[in-house]
Amino acid sequence: MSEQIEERDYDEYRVIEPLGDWKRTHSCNEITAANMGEKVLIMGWVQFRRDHGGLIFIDLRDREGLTQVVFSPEHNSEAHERAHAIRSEYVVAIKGEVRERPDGMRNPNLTTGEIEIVVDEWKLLNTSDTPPFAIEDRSDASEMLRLKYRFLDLRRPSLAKNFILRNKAAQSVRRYLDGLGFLEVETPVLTKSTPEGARDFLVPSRMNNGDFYALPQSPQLFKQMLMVSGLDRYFQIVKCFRDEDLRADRQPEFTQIDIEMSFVNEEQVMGMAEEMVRTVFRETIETALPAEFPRMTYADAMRDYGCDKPDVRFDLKLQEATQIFKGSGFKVFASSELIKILRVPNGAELSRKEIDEYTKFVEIYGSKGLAWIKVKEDGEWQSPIVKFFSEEECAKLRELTNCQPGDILFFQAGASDIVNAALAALRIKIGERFELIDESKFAPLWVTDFPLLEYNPDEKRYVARHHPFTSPQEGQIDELAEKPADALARAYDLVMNGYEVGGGSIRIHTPEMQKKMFAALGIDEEEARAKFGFLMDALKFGAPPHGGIAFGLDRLIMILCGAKSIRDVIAFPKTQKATCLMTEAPAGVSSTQLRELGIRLREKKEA
RNA sequence: GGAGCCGUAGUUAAGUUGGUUAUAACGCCGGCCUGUCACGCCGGAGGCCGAGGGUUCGAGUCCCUUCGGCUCCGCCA
Repeated sequence: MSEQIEERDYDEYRVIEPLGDWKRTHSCNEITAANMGEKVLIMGWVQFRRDHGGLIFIDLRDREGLTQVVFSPEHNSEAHERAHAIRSEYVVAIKGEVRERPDGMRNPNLTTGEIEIVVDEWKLLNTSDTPPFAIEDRSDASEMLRLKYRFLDLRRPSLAKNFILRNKAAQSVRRYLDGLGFLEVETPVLTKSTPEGARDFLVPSRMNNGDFYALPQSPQLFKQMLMVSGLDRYFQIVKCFRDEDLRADRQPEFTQIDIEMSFVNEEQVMGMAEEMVRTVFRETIETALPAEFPRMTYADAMRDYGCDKPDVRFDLKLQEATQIFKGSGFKVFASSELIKILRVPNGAELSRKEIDEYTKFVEIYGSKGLAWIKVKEDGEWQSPIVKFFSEEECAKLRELTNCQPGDILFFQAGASDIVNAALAALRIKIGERFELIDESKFAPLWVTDFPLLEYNPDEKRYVARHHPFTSPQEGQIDELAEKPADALARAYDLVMNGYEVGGGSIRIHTPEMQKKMFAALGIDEEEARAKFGFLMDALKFGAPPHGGIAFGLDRLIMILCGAKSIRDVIAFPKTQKATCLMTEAPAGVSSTQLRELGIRLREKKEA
């Protein structure tokens, strides 16, 4: 019954040819109607093949874009015949003529959509296995697979675009800083472990068994040394390493734009940094940021937003109601360290189910519950807690919040850090739920006047909030010794859309002040000498007043690209368990290597 | 250290209360096709249901353990 179909094998056409003296004339995104009739030579990867038996079309892709190529039996029958063997991701070189597409056949979605290349000659430069996922933007392969085949993932235009932008931004930064007389100086990657701050990545020493280098968390002390050296203005686009748990916006190795200046105060550093950010936004995505970035003190940020990096693209603010409930009959509130309210205009439309979800959500931050009041259209309050409030308390609440029919009030009461963390997170959640966040907007914000120190209950001592080299503000010397929690720092953070993208300070530049600082941190002279001896020495030899700032380049690029994760702007990022799915790092090493390093493993694990 | 979500053809997913031979789409292989552009039409191949153990006459489905991915808390000067 069924006819025998003669099947073909195209392998005879899959012969890889040398490049020879073929040379590209154009990228796959630059040939337009202006090139009509020209002979061109393009190379790239085959995005799609559309084989009509007669005509064969392929879309050729490179970093820049796509160009349609046509194999026509009339034009060159040998070239056409061989083209049947072309498959996705084959690497080809196309010599041909630029031809206008027939009427109605133009593709307005492509830069090159007016034209096509009719093939005179072509070379197969390499074949390809069928890729594990389609190399296109709409590909919905899992991130696990994409990370394993990162070299294929990076072929996707949306990802490639991020790295083109990243390069543009880095070059823009270099131009800007070079123009202001900054010197790009490289600092060591094999350095000394600094006990304060994040956990270090350690590198064992072969020549000094038992000793370890640490990879830098930042070049902080080196850049300060460069100021003592008189290099005056330094910058570096530099890898930094922190052995801490990962997040969507945190990788164990990341890139900082690290900057330090001599003979400046905080205004000058902030002014310089602000203009740098404006320049980058202008030169990369042609976006004008405000001529002056808004500023907010740390205290105000905590009061109004419950966090030190508020997303000010939308306007909801927290309100404090602790005083209203002092001595209240409602014991839970009366005994609370802090009571804060998030008023959501038109929030009464939230369902019971949604409120339950929010209740669960704030539990993540240690909250024990989420009290709420819905203001009904008739002004009546609907709430599980209002029955515990006195008339006076209700009146004060009305006055404080100015709540209107249709609103909902969310309450958090308890320890202040939990109240703030829970409501700050809920505020973002609500902003998303009610679409209050304009995703096309960029909202830079300086946060200033940070506390110098914060108490660490685990270590039972004060630790530096920024780092131990940050200068206290004028006239705060006594606070430093007597009321350490009240001392303010000459520190500033640049926040963008709720992300901390930069942070810096004016540094301590006299040995006396540095000693006071170490004393406040409970670091005695001997310990200070052992850990920071070279800094203490350097400050004695005419250190100029200096300060600086460091930007998280990855975060900045993430925001510029509108990416949801820092991984989308890092070429070879690590997974949440800090492994690389492509190289399978980290991995065991040979016993010989370990022996040389003088290291013995508790459990045997060798490569 | 902790919480939540997830893991089924190459890929993305569906799979009811535990019940014959585990679905679909895309991709892949082959045939036809001269204006497609996510081409179209026809045919075909493709599975240790992440891994291990248990309950059961019977497990993709229930239980335990474990590995991996993501989001978050802690942590990240």
